[in-house]
Amino acid sequence: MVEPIRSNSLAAEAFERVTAAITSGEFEPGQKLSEVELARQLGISRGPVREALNQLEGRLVTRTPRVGVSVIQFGHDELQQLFHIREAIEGMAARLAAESASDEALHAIEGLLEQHADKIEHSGKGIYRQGTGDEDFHIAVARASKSDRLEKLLLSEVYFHLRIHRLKSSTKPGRAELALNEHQEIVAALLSRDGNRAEAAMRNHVRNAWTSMQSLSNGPTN
Amino acid sequence: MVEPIRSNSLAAEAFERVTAAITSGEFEPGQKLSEVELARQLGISRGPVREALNQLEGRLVTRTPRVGVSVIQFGHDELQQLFHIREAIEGMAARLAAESASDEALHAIEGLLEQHADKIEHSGKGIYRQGTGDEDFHIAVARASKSDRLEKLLLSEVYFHLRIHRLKSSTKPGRAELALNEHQEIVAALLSRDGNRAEAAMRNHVRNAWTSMQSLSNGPTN
DNA sequence: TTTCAGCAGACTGTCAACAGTATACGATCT
DNA sequence: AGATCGTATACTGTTGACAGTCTGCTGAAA
Repeated sequence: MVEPIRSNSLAAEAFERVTAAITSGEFEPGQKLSEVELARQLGISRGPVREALNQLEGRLVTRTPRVGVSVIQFGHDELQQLFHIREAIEGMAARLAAESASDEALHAIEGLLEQHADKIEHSGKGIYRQGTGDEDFHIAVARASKSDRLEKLLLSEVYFHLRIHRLKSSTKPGRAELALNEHQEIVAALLSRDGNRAEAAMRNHVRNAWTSMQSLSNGPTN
Repeated sequence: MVEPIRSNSLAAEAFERVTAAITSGEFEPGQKLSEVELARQLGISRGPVREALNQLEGRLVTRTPRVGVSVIQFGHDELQQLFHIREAIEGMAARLAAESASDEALHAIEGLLEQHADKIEHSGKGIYRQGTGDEDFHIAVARASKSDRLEKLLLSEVYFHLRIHRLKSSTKPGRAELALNEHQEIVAALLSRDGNRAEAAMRNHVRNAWTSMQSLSNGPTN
């Protein structure tokens, strides 16, 4: 069995690079991005760069006609909107997963959870890098929903944005353990094949994540 | 007060034209679209056409590397996925609208509904062009949610696709009246400012629309 | 000192052309 | 006759260049 040769198009490559640069914080929110400058840095022409920026339009960058593109600015209000969408979509994903996922898929998610539990226990005070394990879990649930479109939507519209925010937000102490508990409740609901319960559990989890994040950023101001 | 001069970019114009051509049925599902041919027909260069097709990627067309783009094929399964997404998003939109829309916005929606009622009564057997009034209503609710992102998502990811399907699907007899009843229940829920009730009513409505559509397309086969 | 007109620079939107690849058709071999 | 190989054509991915527009600075006038 040989690997298929797929030479990524330059546009796709540029998309990856720019995404990485933004999510890693190399490009700060609000910063203006020049097409020619990016093309020069990537060593390619403006065409592919332009395509990549178009695909990021509305996701990680905003474009103003005849002015250019700049890295998206994320306010509190927009973040809340994002979490509302996340609650709706992931809730539905959990429902569908409970109703029609294969047993193997659900057990795989269960296994994922045990890994997380180990990780939390082993890392001293329960401070473990959230956003890696957590994201894996949620993506696995979305995939288990057997709805390609739902999964794609979640990835492209929600998690894409959240990455840019995860940089400047640390995790609230103790949140990891609570999240794990909520994850376990979700898995239990999935295994019981109860769509209503799964959706409720997932939505509760997303809402808690939001309030946790909110109380964290509002903390110093109170 | 003067109108702002906005000369649509050629790319945006091409986007509109191609969208119209596909939704009007001029381009059939599965048909391959040539960039040069489109550019020739529109009288512009390939660049803007290419941008337009990129924006339609995953929405109305599918692109295969080094082969080209073709109009999306819509199967039963994908349509169901779409309605699941619609149920989730519109349900959340209704909830948010009930919780935080202005009184004016809600009354405007109420007024919209009365127009629909008149339309149904006046058009003989209750056969009125669904998809126009219905779409207006749902968009109004989404707008009342005060979540730009939610509204944009609904427009770009759901209604965009549904347009292509509305062509070949007629409305089930009597569905218009039932839809109106459900709409009225939604409005009542909105006015009562009960988020749970509004979400439940909206989701019920979307589910009914789906089963109605489904029974219609499956009818001859049974 | 403040304001406005003019200019320079840079940038986006657009175009035409080039290179590499996939598809279709015809010729050749079995 | 059927299958395989080679060729021709058309198309996408990419490039570099051009025109129009916006931004920021300079300088002059009030």
